[in-house]
Amino acid sequence: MPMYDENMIIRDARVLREQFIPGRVLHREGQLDAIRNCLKPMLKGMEPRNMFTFGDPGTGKTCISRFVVEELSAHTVSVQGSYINCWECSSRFKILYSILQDMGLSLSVHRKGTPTDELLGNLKKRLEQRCCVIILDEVDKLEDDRVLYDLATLQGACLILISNSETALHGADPRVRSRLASAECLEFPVYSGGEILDILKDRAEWGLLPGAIKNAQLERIASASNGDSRVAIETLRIVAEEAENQDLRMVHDSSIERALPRAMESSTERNIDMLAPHYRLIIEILESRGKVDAGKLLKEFRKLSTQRGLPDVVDRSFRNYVDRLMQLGLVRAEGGGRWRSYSPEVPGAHSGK
DNA sequence: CCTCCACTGGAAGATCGGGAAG
DNA sequence: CTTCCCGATCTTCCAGTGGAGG
Repeated sequence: MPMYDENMIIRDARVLREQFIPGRVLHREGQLDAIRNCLKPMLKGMEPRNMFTFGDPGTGKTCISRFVVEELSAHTVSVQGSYINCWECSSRFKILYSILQDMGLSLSVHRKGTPTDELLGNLKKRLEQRCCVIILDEVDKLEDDRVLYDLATLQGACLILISNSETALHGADPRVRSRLASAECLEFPVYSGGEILDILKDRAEWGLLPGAIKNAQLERIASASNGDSRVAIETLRIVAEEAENQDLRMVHDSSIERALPRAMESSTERNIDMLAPHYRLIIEILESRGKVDAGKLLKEFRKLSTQRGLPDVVDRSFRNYVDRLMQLGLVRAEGGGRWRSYSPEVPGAHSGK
């Protein structure tokens, strides 16, 4: 007896989610082998090699890294994996805390107000018993690169750093850079249209029921997604859910055209939604005005924030907000000193077509 | 030349909220 | 309950920068 109504389109919704780690990896054999080789020494109790992976959004960096770590931790009990997205978890404390949680130490850590150095000490002890591969996604969004130094000096920890930009670590502390100088650099190039199509076909085969979507429709999604697998898979998810909700047996072409722009925006929008109100207000002003002088932006910000009953903020804090938004790649500054102006960063503008 | 202006950003200290101990 | 300690965040203070204007 099925517990839910029979689905007409979706066979397994998990397969269509961005975070899903597939059972096999397509068109990334080189990177796959490179990561495996870096991790291999761990199996013999030797020091693994840290990695730095970079490439445009949707090129498989996160997926492939997590795939290999899953594969390894399924193969041996002596290695564990920990995944951290630095956008969500950007302070030293939160990152160490999250790694400890992934290593199963959440309870004992809770005594007293827990100082960060104590977390580090706990982690050190834990790593003596079991190695850990730590994936730091969106590592350029880190607030404080001290934690990179902490982690890079830990015995038994292997780092996989992920970033959109090849130069993400150029601004880091020299001690961090020298610690990571021997890291293996792996580039993830943009997928070709054919490669995206293969990935989509794979997801559709496992995620959807047979006949739910036509090959020509998958081709359309693949060619419109410009080599970004996240956009492609997100589009597939949107059209499948829409068709399912309307009790259709097949995806409509018009649904695909509606879903594509939504899928392209969804990643940045989701990120902005997660920000505190003051941050969102700054983004909002910049989006409605385009380019704004620093002084004007502050005045407008103060006006609107009192209008909306947000707590008053002193100018220095406002500058901290803007700094953080620039670090997150949502705001761009032009000009120096007194003639500085800010504008919203267009998502994806840095990546070639 | 000097001073003012408008802004940046470092440093230090205050405050907030959460969790734990007394 | 209060008190204490922690990280995170915000405020206060201030030195620095560089064009505008006397």
